[in-house]
Amino acid sequence: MKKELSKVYEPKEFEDRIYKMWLDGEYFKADVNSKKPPYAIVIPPPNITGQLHMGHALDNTLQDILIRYKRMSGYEALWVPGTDHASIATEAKIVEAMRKEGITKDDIGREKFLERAWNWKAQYGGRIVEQLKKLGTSCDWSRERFTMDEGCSRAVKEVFVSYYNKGLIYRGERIINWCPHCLTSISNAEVEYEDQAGHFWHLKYPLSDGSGFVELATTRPETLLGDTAVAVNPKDERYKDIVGKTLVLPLVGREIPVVADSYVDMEFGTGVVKITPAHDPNDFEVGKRHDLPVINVLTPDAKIVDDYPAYAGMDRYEARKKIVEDLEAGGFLAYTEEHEHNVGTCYRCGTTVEPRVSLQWFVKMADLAKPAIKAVESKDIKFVPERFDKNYFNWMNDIRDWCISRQLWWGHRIPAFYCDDCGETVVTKEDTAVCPKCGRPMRQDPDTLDTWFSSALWPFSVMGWPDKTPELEKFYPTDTLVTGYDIITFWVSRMIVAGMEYMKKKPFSTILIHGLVRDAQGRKMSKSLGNGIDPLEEIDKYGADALRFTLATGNAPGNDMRYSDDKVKASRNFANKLWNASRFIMMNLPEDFKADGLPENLAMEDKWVVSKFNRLAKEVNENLDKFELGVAVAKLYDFIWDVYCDWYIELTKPRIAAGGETALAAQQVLVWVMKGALKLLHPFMPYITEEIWQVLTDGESVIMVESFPVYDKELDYASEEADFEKIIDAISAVRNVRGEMNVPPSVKAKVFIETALKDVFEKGVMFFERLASASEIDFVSGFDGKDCATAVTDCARMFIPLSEIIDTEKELARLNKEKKTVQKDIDFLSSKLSNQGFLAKAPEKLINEQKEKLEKAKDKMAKIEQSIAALG
RNA sequence: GGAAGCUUAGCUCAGCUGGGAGAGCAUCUGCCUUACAAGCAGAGGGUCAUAGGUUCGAGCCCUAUAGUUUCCACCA
Repeated sequence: MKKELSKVYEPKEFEDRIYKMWLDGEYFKADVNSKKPPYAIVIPPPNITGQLHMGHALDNTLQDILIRYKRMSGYEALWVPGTDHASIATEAKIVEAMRKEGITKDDIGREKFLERAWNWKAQYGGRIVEQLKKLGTSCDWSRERFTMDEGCSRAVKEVFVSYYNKGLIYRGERIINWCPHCLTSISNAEVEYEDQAGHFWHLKYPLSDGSGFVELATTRPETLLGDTAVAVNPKDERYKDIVGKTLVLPLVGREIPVVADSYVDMEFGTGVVKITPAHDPNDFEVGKRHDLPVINVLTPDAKIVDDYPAYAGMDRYEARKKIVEDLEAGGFLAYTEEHEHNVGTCYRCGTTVEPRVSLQWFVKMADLAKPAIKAVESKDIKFVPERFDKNYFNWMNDIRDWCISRQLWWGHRIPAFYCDDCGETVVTKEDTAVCPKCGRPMRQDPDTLDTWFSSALWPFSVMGWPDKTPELEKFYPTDTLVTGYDIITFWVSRMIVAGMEYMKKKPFSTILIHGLVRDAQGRKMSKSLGNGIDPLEEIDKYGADALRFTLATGNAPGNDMRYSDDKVKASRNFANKLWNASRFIMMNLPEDFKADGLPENLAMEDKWVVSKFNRLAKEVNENLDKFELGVAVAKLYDFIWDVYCDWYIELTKPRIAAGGETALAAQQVLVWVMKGALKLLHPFMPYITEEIWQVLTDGESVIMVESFPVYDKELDYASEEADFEKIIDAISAVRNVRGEMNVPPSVKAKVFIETALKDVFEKGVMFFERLASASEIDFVSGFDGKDCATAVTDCARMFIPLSEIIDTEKELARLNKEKKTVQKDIDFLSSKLSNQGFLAKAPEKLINEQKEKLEKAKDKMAKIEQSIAALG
């Protein structure tokens, strides 16, 4: 049966079919009982907002390249797909959709809201799965997990309760960012800072003893109502005397102390700061250190509270205006100046956020961080590239307690219960609790946990923890985590902490860090810019292989990459090249062709390509082991395009045309190298390699479970390789000369070859005819080169008699130009080789290499001079 | 303010432990040579940000400067 691929490379025609074949064949499933060494990856659970990011596609592609490589290299590869997790963005999307219907969370209540959330997941979470599948990722779908599912919820409760019992979780006051419009707290990461023009009001606070005023500046005069102190730097000589004295708070009349705190910057402003613990995070810290009262002056929607009748019910900006007026009237305003300052705004509605004191749950991080720091210090866990450990250490060594409660509904609800009657608190894994003191039903904390709390448990919660499962036994710790540097602190550090605490083992050995995907102009892809690119659309346009190849190409670990259509097109062109090369091979195979390895008698050019392939296999393995995916992919590209397609396939054409034994040998080598190249390429371009493989092997095997090629020293043919390079050099030299003279390939000409290596060149005669447009080859010596163009290499001179085109002067000029470049080489090499320091200190191998190069350059020079002499 | 990265051809980026500067795209020239015009064969194009230093030798190591990006902390 004749093997055949369709004439045009059209990925859509086979990608879905191939993926289904893999799924049906259960090739993605990992066998827990297998004796093979384990290689496991768990993947980050992207959120369910329905927005697909190129960043996810990059994560997933790199992970899949690694897992396919390991699977082919004899590992039992497990890849657990996690599809969605809860997040503030998700809840925001749902709330936004509800707003369009004119309803709020409170209208429908928690239960109905969660119902909507699950529907949302069903609707949009599917797109994530679709993306993973379209990309060709080889996840074990039978183990698909969702952070909000039952197993993960169980793990979350287990951890929360046990942290609590160990005293690692506590409830305490803290300043959070509060959006007065959305009426919810938002995390630091969700606050967008922008520079706003504002004012600096310089105020005068009178000393209680009537001995004068203290001048200070503020951008927010309305918070004056909540001032409970004024602070100066303890080293500040100017204010040494007033520390410990009290002031009378203008408009309010409250007596407040002057405290000394190193937080105050002596250089800034007057060096005096008013302290409002309830409305500023720093002031809150100062307040804690000095035991100051916390006085809240704003309602949740940012209006002044009733305690201040003059301003009660006023919006914060309205109150600011009034208070400034009153201060001026009272003589407390020294002067006002323009001031630009950084203001935090809600990323959703743009409202200026308001710091607000509230009760939150915290994890004490200091002790938990220690083993996690040690794991990275001792290189038990390695960052690739290594420099990202600094990023990690910076965060971990200066770690603060982690606020884990979020005022959201869509998430893991905090398993803490309060008794409204007696104030008792119970933390339990059960879904309800009865007050142990008064026996009444308790009220569960309305808040949910930070997304990263459950994500931190991912490496073991997906494997069934807290149960002792066979998966955990075999696949924990996992091997490689692939992620962007932007979430090292959020996610990576917390997974390490949780892994060390609960498993007493690192969660993974290597963290492969990649950069951000930017748009063609170098901008971060974002919703607001509208420059985000949907990977599914790109796959639709160019195919998953092209997208994957692009994401792996020219991409050094940890560096950002720009995404552009042109790059994907280049990848698609490469796939097309491979497709057509395969078509060429197949259409030339005899009906009864049996592919069983290499033929016994390899020709020089066969050994050349086999030897080159062998070295490629070695290098690709090395590069992948070192996570240099971009380097590996570039080598594959070069080999397949330049070596295999542009040279080797062309070399086989005359042999195939000749027929017989040499044709058969060529076909066998063609197929052997192609199969090897497909295997090496498979992790990067899974679909096209599988499709070609299926046709090439009549569907007898599946490439994704074939073994990955490795170096074989039997296939190292160094001397034949070098010999054949000489022929390639010579052919290139002839083509170069013809190209410079614009001789079309259709104009054939005789080529006279003068060389000391006639036996080598004789084997290449038919290649000269085919690839150098030679009509005939003649070996000569002492040729004068009259009316010929001359091509020179270090071991041969080629004369091309093109008398009607040859202009002796031009030919001389061309040769002289070449002479100049060779002379430069000779000068460079001989000066190097006459440098005593170089000879004394450089490695011997290098010196010999340079000597060899010099010899070759001199040989070439002699030949050029000979030709010039003959012409002149 | 603290930390880290980046600066290499017109553009986008590689360049592994220091050993004569690379790719893709773009440009120019010649080709529809029956696998491929999404292609083939050639060509041009770089003071490797700047200034010092170490070394026989620096794109790579050290110091400083400039521009740029990101992360963290944020000034009342």
